[in-house]
Amino acid sequence: MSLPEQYEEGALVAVLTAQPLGGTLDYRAPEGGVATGDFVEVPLGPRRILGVVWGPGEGGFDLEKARAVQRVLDLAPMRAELRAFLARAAAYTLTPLPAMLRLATRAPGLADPPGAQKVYRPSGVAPARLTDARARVMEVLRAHGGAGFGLRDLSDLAGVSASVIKGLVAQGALIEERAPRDAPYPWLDPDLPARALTGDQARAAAALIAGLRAGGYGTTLLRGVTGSGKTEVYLEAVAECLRQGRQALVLLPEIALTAEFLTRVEARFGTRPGEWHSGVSMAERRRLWKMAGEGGVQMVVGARSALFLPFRDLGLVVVDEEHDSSYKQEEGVLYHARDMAVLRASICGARVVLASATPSLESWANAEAGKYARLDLSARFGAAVMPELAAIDLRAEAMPAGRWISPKLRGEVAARLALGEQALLFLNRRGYAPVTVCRACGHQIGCQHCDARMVEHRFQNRLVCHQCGESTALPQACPACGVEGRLAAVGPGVERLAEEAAALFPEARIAVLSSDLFASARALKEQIAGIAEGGADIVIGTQLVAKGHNFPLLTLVGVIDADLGLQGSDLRAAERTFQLMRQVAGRAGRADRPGRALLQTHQPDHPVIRAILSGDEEGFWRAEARARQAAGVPPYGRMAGIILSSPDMAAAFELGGWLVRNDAPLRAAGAEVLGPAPAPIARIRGRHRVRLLVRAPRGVALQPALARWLGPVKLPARMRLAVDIDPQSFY
DNA sequence: AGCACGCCGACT
DNA sequence: GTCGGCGTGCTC
Repeated sequence: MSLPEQYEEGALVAVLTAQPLGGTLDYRAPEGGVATGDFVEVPLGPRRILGVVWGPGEGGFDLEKARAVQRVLDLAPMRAELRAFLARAAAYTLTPLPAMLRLATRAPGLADPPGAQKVYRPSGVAPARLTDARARVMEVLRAHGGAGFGLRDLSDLAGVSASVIKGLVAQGALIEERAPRDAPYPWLDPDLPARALTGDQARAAAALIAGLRAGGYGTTLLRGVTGSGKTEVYLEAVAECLRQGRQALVLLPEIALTAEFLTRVEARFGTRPGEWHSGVSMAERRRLWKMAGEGGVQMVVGARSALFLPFRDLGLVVVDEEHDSSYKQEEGVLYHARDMAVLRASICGARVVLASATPSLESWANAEAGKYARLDLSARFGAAVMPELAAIDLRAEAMPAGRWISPKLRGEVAARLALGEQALLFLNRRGYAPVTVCRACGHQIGCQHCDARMVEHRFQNRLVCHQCGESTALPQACPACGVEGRLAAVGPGVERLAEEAAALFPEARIAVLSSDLFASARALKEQIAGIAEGGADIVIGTQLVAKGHNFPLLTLVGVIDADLGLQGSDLRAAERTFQLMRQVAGRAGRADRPGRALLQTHQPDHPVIRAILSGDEEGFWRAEARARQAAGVPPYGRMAGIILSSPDMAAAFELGGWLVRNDAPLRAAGAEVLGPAPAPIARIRGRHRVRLLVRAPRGVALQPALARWLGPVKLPARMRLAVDIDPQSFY
């Protein structure tokens, strides 16, 4: 880059802010000058906001209006690597740069002066009068192991006002002290003894370490069946990265998985790494954000947004369970964390490890094409073997209406219970019943604001919309015809399945694992730990159970409806079902007991069901790759979704139609547009959603064509347009 | 995103 | 008569 980096006082500089204004704003450099990458505070209207010096001013507006940068903040300047990453990610996802900066500055109080902060911790003295509010405060502190909290965080977490905390201080139950703000994280020691690795693991770890020593960018797909010890392997890569003095980032798909992972890191490196996700306190976020930039944290474990931290020297990014669909951000900035991890690493010269038992077809294809290296861990750790898989043909089973556990599955569960082993019944549906129908008039109760049906949650005695979260009390009378007492639950959810299991196995202890049944990640973790120790005989769960939790006593997995994900014409239906079924089946038989997985299905001859049962993963990927190649769809073709949303359905369709009629820029580039059609969920929160689908052969420069096509469009009032590059699900 | 301005319904 | 609802427009 030949652009000047340093600007004298009075020079016009472009400052990127997080305001949704499309681009940068021009300001005059302050006394002392500024440099590209400096974090600055600038005036905007009546406010002062955070920005980053992006380059020379662009002019093109009334220069008289240019105001001066207020001050340069005491923060590590944003490195060229991160600036380039934000710019390229913005161009790739067709997101305005300010929105990318917002992702990269998601920490509070960055403009605050550094200094000491008051923190509160328990003194050991019990509060004199333990009111509800006081008990909540003490519980929060206890749950976090006596760590000090800022006033704001503590009151937020406990749901009390600051005066409750001050009151506890006055009583002597809490100690108020000054703690230095934003201290570096404790040192992780990569040279503590590692767990002994098997031959397979040692070879894979050595290959990853060799890659790190070679330096520069490179991506490796680390494939290993459930229980094969992928984590041990990539932790050795983290160790090498730390020895080199560089920073490592491990992305996990779910907050619920971080607690278990953190203890493993502590066991390996002696202490805990930095943690970054929505559940982390504001003070901690600020500390981690600053320490990432100053090199005061060696390793970060986090959710996808951790990719946007201002690392000083990122050397390794691990994307664990890389196939997991939660890596795709589906609101706001639409990006796929796996792809962005590869992008950032390629810019900053870091290594990437994509770990999964069931890789995404994208990663599998990239490995096949030689773009990624590939390492396979074939054996399961210790004596455990992959469970035996079989189908239960529901067409041949006598299934009474309103019953979902077949006689055959019931017999298998009973056999496990007799042995004192655990059984898991898997159903990927939260709640009691997905549909509530009126037997008098046939009306199905839907959400007022969305185009989705209300799902009965009997434990809470409510109907809940899984789209917008809206809930209503369970009505007695049909909202359409007013007839009372004729509403009926149709179809199964985990709660209903639990009811059936309780009736079939009255003596068994049944645990239901569903994300909506737990108030906190901690409560969920406790439940999972209890089950792992044998606290339940039958576990009934949604896809939550498919993700990485170990249940050593579990020897039987019964999939209630293996056909569920195969319905619809979604591009990834087969891939997702295959992954989910393999993951769930892998829960069975981890310890030294052989496991069994039974899939209840109406179509045992369906190619996907057969592939799951045969365990021929390579065969499945090859067949799926061929089918996608023939259809010209990702990863062998390019796609983008356009979602138009407006309170006015006709206006959304009208604009959609106009866009399709005026698609010359797309056609000139070799792309085509399909639609407009109602989006898969045609109405969310009262906004009607219309979808267009853009398809192009691989190799077409899709984003520039989309920009030429959509750039000139003036959106009518209250219309929103979102571009989803590489959409994950659609019809 | 904020925060102003501005134009129409129920209150002291 | 005003308080306040949120639609529209502006910020270097």
